[in-house]
Amino acid sequence: MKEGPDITRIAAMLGEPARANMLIALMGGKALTAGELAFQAGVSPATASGHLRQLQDTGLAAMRRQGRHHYFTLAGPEVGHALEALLGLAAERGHLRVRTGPRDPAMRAARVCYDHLAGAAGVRIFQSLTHQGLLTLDAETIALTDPGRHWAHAFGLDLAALEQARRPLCRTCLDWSERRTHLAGSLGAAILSRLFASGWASRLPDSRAVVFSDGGRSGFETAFPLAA
Amino acid sequence: MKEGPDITRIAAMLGEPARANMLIALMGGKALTAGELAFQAGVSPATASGHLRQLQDTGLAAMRRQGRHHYFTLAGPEVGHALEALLGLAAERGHLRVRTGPRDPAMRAARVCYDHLAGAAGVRIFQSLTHQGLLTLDAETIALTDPGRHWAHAFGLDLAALEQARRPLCRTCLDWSERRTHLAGSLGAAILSRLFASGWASRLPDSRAVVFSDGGRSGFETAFPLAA
DNA sequence: CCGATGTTTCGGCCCGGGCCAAAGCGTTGC
DNA sequence: GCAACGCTTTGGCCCGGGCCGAAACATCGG
Repeated sequence: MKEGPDITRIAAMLGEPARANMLIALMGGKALTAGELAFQAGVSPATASGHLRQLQDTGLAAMRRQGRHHYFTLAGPEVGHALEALLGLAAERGHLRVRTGPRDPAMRAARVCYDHLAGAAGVRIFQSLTHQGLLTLDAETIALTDPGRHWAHAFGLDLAALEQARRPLCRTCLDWSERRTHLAGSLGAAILSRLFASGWASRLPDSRAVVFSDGGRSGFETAFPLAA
Repeated sequence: MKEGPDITRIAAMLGEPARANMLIALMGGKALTAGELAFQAGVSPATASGHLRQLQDTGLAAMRRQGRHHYFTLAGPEVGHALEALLGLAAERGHLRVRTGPRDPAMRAARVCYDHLAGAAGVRIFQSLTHQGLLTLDAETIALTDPGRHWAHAFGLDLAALEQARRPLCRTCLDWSERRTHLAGSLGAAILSRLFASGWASRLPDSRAVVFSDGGRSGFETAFPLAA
């Protein structure tokens, strides 16, 4: 009756609107200061500070101090994954924060999921790479094939550098809006950086939503073709 | 900043120990009465009744009345999946309910995950079927191959009946103890029933743990060989 | 019908925890 | 230095919500 992990501490963190708002804001992947998070959550700096301490204590958020600013991020990709999972269940059960606003369609089309791309565009990347045989799915693992490695090089990614990191190159992540898999891991993160660096896409200010430039969209669609 | 699903209602449900205990008890897959759940959660029937109402209102639990008993189950497999996801994060962050008890090793070896098998044995089924080429993993889907269909028939499963249901035949589910994928979906559920029906395995009383009989274990190991 | 059993509703207690204002520390810049 | 700024700590208010006992419904067996 008493074995197993204890959900309640983590769930209680997410169950408080102020903290949930902070974490969701952090899913944008950018480090945010305590003050910014207080504003996002709609509480005073004092209250926010208390919440942020709790989030650190439970291992959900991490802090890095830089001068007089304290920057917070999610404590790791796993936290982002768990949040997406809960977002998925909540969406399915019809628990919505407000009726869909103007930014919502943009979020469904493309958004940042911690450090990689999610939404329709994120799913497209994953689909395209697997259908072209650049990515293989094994029972437990997902990896680049040899043609996939060539593709990555041609796309301007430095695989050697990515594989230095302890973090896995490829991971899957379940999308709450599309209900399908998209690509996470350091490769997913690198592709997103590339999209920003090349000017194909950029972030909507103060939002997780990502928009493509006109040229960027066509470039993206030829770079990631879907099966004929 | 206000788009997207609202996590907090669901998370708040899971954040209260009494409710979390009830839901975890229901992950055993068996329908339990309000009184049994009250006992499992360690609260009075009156308190339990209130919690159970909330769980229904948020779409996490479902009730079926049968005479003077009210039977509760999880509202669907997705709820079980979300719980496993949170259990995984909690385990990784070191949030444990108690230090590992005597039943814990049995739970890690084999346990019921809502309606299918999890733990080392559950992972073994998944591994074995994929390595034998009985199960294919595509980008988005997981399915039985033709040899796989023959195997299922030989194992005593009625695929036609399973495919009648609206529920998907195959699904993957992430295991919190093994950190690997195991097989869910109606096929996973059918395999578990078969293990029980054939006497190879049985449930430990009042627990999610599953134990194999002596003959059952060897039968299981030959039925689900691992790659040489 | 009537009592036994299982479940829900009601009323009231009480604690945990969120919230803020104000005060206390650090850091930066003049 | 001193003032401005960012964040955290402290203290106190207060509300939501968990908890139980008692009473009200339901259902079953006799």
